[in-house]
Amino acid sequence: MSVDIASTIKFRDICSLFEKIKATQKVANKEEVLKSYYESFCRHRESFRRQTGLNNDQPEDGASSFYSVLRLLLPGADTGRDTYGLQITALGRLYIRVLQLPTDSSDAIRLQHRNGNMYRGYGDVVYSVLKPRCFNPPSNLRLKEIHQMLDTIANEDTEVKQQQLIRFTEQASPEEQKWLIRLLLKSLGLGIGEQKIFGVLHPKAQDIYQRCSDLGHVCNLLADRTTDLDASSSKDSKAAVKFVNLNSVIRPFHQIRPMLCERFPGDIQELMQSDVLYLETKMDGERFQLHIDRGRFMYISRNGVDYTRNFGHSYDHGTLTPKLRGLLPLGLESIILDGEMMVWDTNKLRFREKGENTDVKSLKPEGSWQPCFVVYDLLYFNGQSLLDHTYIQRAYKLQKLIVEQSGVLQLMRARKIGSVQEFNELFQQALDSHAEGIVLKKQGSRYQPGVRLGGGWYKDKADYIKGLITEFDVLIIGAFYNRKRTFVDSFLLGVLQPAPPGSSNRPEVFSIGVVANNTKQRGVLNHTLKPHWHDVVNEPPPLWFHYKPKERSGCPDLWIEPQNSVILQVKAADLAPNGAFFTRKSLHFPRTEMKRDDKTWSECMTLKEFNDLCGGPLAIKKLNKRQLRLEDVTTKRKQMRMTPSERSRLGLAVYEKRYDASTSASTSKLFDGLSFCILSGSAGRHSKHQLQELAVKNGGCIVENPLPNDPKCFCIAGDETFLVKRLILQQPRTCDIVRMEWLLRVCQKQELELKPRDLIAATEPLQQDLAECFDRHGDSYTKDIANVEELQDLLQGIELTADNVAGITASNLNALEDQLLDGKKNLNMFRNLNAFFYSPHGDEVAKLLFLQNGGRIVDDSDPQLNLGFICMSSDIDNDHFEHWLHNHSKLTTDKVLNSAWIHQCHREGILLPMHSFV
DNA sequence: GCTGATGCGTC
DNA sequence: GTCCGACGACGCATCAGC
DNA sequence: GTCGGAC
Repeated sequence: MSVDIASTIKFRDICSLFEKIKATQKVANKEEVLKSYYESFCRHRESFRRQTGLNNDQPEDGASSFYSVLRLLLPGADTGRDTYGLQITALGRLYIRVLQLPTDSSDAIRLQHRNGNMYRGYGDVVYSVLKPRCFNPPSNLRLKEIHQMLDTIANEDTEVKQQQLIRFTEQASPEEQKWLIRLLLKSLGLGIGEQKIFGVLHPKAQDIYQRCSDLGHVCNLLADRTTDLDASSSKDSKAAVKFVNLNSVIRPFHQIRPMLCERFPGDIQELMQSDVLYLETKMDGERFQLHIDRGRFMYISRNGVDYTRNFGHSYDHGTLTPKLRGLLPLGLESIILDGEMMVWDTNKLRFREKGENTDVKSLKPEGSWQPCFVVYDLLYFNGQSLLDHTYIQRAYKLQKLIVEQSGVLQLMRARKIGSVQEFNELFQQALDSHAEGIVLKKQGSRYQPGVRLGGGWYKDKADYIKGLITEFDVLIIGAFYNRKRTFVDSFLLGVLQPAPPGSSNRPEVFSIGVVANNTKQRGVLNHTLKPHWHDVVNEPPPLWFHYKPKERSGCPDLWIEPQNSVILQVKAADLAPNGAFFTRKSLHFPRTEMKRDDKTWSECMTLKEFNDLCGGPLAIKKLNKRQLRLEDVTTKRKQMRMTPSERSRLGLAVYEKRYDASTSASTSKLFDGLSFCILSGSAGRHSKHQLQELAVKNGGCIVENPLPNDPKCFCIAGDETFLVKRLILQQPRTCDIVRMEWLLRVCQKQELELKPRDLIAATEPLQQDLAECFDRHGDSYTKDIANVEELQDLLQGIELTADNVAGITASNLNALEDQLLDGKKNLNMFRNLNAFFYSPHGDEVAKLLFLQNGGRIVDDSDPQLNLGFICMSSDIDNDHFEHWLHNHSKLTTDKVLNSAWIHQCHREGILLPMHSFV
């Protein structure tokens, strides 16, 4: 392959084509534009092949195919390259650098801030910035060079990416740059999609593509086929179309686009009449294809991404392949399996649900979770495509081939549906076992790659059936604490029986189920309800409060009057008998949708309405009716779902999986009931993890993030990390931040005591609590200071400000000092003396002793100046001294002492008379 | 070394 | 009804910046 | 995966 047709095509011509298609209004016309380009390409190809000495007998190998153009037309389908790692932000940064724009200029801001629907228009943004600055004419860059550049951008590191792009910006016109941006972002915005583009190339082009997911291969096949097409003349193109054997397109290691499910139309009866149906459970995992060919394995995700690196290309590598030994048929040459990759928990021997911090593609081999491939289809076996076999044939063959091993390789067992009744039962069972839903497959359906509609596969989730998951507007009537009783972690729900009109009876409430308190509005809920809770033990609920006090899961820790409560809109999969609640049936799999601020407590569901739903064997139907009546499109409702980051910010215990407290047993109950958020450790002293262990060992509970305003939760800060600083500055403050030293101290002393000094930042309630026990410097009103360290610690925290020094007189201080020093005045004997030392030839030692023992050295202008010192041993220039003395008129000669006095006083420990030193 | 930001892929 | 692009939640790897 | 607009 010495010459490539890509070297003969100019990028600017492709850009013109793009521009033309984009400018065309109607889709049909866009197709026409493309078609005419394709035809001219085919003519060009003919002459190219003639020039390079290729004839029609030589099959297309890619060097003269449409591939280099097609992969630009369908950047999203081009699997021949890794991702570019460049999106709007990175491109914006790059262009700002290239154009040397000031970072605060409006163009720079436009380049790096995406607003609204800018994604599609980002090419235009770049273009508009470029237009007045870049005057490059259309370049002569060929597709070959463009593809080489894109390869480099995809493969190399950031630095090289930038070099490549900078070189491109130097050569290309603004228009070319615009389209390159769109290629990098993989969104041309031509208004014409994959289907239509393939349609222009060949009637079977998309079918071929669906079976190999390889644009290059499609182009090669089409090139040879088009020749046939031309030879048999266009009037009988049908014959040529027939000639394409789609099954021969399939090869191992080339993804077959997965067949998809359409939404269950709703009428099971009608569907059953059209064919025999099989029911599978809808697995909540990730769709994968496993290709095996002569001992080599390949795992391809739903969208054609290769994850073989993770699962293993051979029995010696990866998280799954090594476990497949012995499970595959003897004499296996090649096979393609379709199924769902699940996360298997080897401890609990069950599948993990998706989204629980699990990603099946990045499991570690050493953990207790492993990938498990649940196979439900056989697409290819030993060189033969099985796509045209019926579902039941494929399923039968598959089950003959595969050896199952629980948690590694499992088969999807389909159930034949005999009757509508049976369908309902199976569906109900699926919901009861927490399955996401079910899949129905027609017995006679062939495998149609990439097809969703009309293929004979149907998915049905609980949410799809109107009313099966029904919204209930119910009251919160009680609350359950978490295990450590530090916060309310679930609510008891109830319905209302209104008092008969005109009667003096009060409405009564009836418990119907429990729902977790884990939504966005958790804080709001807690705050709203907190003042109204009654403790069930101290203050048992009145007679109108109907619940099951003897059932542990039905008896709340707190209860509330309905008029003080709020309505939650709760969804439940169904109603099931449950002895823990008052009504005959209770909410099954409930989850809170939102808090109904638009309804008052009395507008909640009534007992009668609820009982109506419970009654009758066909509860589903009734729920269905109810659903329609409940439809309320007019009210805007707040969503209560939380993003994971919000969940983690709130630090809900339910979602804390990162730290497994159960690994170390607690040896003390010091922190029983308290939870800790270790914000940081201290470099070189105590790691974050060590501190967590320490807290757990003493009975504490670790949370990764502090609950807002939880008085039983302390944040521990060692080093002032970014997080610590941010929390300190947080306003309003919702958590108490304590020094790491406190944790160490109380664990060592095994005594819970918290002093103001331990706090870095505290919430208002804690500050008030402490204010009752400690003065503002942290000294306890009731407890003596135990030792020197404590005192020093205390004093260090006292800041001398003008405020707290004001009003303290010198005599106050002196009196305090006398009291403290208890007569041993030698420690501070020179206090009250404000002296000036004569220089030069001063007595430096005396100066130090003087200072050390409380003396002050003052300026000669200081009004408190009351002593002067000279060093008698030194030679004194008398004139100079006289002059000095004269300048210090306050110092009469009897106030000027020989510095020897200082030495003497110091030696004897008392203030000696001054007169002999004058 | 830690953090948030960014990119990418899944449903 | 079909098509197709815009959209979102989630988990993870990697990058840039301190 | 879902939704909704354009045809």
